[in-house]
Amino acid sequence: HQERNAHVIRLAGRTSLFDEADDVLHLYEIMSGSIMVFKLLSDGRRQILEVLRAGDFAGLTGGDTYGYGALTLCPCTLRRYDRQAATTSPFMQQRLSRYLLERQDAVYAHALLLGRKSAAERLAMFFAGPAHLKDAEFDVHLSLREVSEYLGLRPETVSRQINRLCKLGLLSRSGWGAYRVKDRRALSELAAV
Amino acid sequence: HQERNAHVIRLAGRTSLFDEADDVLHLYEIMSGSIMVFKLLSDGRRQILEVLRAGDFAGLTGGDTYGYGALTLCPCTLRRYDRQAATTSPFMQQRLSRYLLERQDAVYAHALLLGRKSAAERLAMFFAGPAHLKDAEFDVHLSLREVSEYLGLRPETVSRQINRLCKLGLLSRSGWGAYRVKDRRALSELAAV
DNA sequence: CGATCGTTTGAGAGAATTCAATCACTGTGG
DNA sequence: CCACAGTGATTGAATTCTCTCAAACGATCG
Repeated sequence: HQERNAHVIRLAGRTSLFDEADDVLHLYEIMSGSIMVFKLLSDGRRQILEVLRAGDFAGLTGGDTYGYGALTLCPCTLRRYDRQAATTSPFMQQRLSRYLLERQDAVYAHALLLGRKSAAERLAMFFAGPAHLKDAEFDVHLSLREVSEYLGLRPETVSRQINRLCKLGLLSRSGWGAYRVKDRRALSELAAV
Repeated sequence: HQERNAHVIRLAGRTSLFDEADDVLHLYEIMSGSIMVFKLLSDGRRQILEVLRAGDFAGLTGGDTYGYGALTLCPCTLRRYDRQAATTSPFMQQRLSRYLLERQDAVYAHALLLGRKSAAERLAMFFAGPAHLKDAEFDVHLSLREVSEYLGLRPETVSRQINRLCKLGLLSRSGWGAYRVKDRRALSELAAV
């Protein structure tokens, strides 16, 4: 409400905001919905780096191209800033600075997961994790394949591990990309702090 | 030269700057030397998140505790700022903001490596990588174990892979933690862009 | 209804780990 | 100066976890 160069836009689910090679024109602030950020290898492998939600920013980078892609996971309301204006305004700089600091923790935690945790621990962490703070039921809007790309595993492995957690009574499914956490405490223990 | 709350300090190699649980008191700017930043699991597993060099900052975080540890890899000259002062000064805020944006690219690239690359690709990337820009000879100041903790592998695997690269004539050793890149182009190809 | 895409399940292969033993290096004390 | 731990690196063998391959199953959509 204080930036004149901000346009509010609405996007459907599964809409690309930008690709890795795109020139950096805009900065997006998520008002509602969720967005995933990812990197691709030339042979098709994809790593999902973060899942962003209301309050997060997408499109931040130091370079001239984004260096990563971004895709909406569900219908989103975004505030779109002009890159130039957003990064020069002192007010925005302060916000972005604070935001980047908070994000760093999450990114580091994820690097720890990718580098040091077993498949079982990764899934437990994913479902116990802080990303989905609302307890019990929550909707990740991610296909099983995408969960696997987020956790650095193969879809088959994720399928088996989710099945295992369900059989253990720690988790149940409630629709596409939606799950119900039945025992967060047990999941946290499996996650290996 | 413009911050009165900055003290220049010198540290020997292998000196801890802070631990994960420490309260955030200071912010460090590296003038010379290199520092590694890492996270620990309760069972002893360690993931090295970044290796920082001259011009980088250590100790940035959004929380009240650092959330990660930091250790010098060789004798270092640092500028130590008071946390409060550093993060409220507009000048520093601008610097930190820019710095965090640049760092993000590196962190994302590393997450891609940890999530999607094979051991051979990780090693090739490590030695071809942008972190060690000086061509040919360079000193990482990392033990083999630490390299493995950086790349999300076991030391035995790293040992075997380095051996393989040496036999292929792409790399040779030149002292503790020091290597000579003999064919960066070939390494880059192996790294799987 | 058939086609397509994603998930599930099984069996097998493979890459990296684990375990174990050896080797090399460093610093210490006799 | 040499013997001797103590640490980290290397090498080999065996294991295991995850991946790969393949088929079946289930949804969704023309």
